[in-house]
Amino acid sequence: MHYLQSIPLSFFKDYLKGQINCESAVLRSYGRTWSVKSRDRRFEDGWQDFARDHDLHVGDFLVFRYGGNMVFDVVVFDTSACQRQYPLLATQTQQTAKEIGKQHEKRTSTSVTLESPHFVSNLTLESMKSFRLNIPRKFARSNDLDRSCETVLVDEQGRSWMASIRLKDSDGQVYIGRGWRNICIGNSLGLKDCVKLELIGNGITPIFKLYKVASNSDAKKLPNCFGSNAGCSGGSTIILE
DNA sequence: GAATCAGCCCAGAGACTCTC
DNA sequence: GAGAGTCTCTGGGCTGATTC
Repeated sequence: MHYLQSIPLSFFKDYLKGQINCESAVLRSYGRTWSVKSRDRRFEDGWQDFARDHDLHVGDFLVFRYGGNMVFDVVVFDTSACQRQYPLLATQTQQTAKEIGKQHEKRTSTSVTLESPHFVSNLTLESMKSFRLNIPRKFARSNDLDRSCETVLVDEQGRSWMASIRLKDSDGQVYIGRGWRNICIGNSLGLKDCVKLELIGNGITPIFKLYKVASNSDAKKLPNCFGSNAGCSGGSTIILE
């Protein structure tokens, strides 16, 4: 494995302007911290420790959330786009054994018996014209998505897309706004195409897996709905604010 | 009747282009 | 390079149709 991790230029320009000369950064994960050296928009010395401790492999998907002062909260997803759990790391923190047990129980039940929440939506003329995708309100409420926030969508090719979830104060409608345009273009989505969005991560930044489940004539047979299902794929690196 | 959703419309911010 | 004008994108208010 090549023990370097580069920081996207756009993020570097937008968020780290005043800290170009900082040579150290802190990565936080599961209550533990790793000190890494940063040079030329890359994490270098120390990154290998982080990668080793998290057993990172090619195709793994990392979300970096910038907390200021060169501190990044990191969440790791595997090649199936499911969030990785690190019980051993957790035990090294101040988490109680009880909390860990609950976490393990949740992880086990999620991967084996429970299915990920999802909804299916037909792309209407309006959604194509204004490039937004409505999220069913019941789905939004039941998954704590009835709020304005940033989100990440991972498509079937494993590409990741930033988008924003907006809550209309006027009527409570929730939709995916900014960023949906690029997703439509990048995935060749068109009028009457049908997509399934599976919620695979529901933290401060929700993460969806995007499936194109039908197109054109087939789409009419599929009403907008939501429920649960399993299965996903993909992997890349994202850096968030 | 209330809740939900799709559609229409408008305003503001930022990006882009053109001219000087 | 700076400034002005135009265009594009995005967010949000409002309304009507549909569903529960």
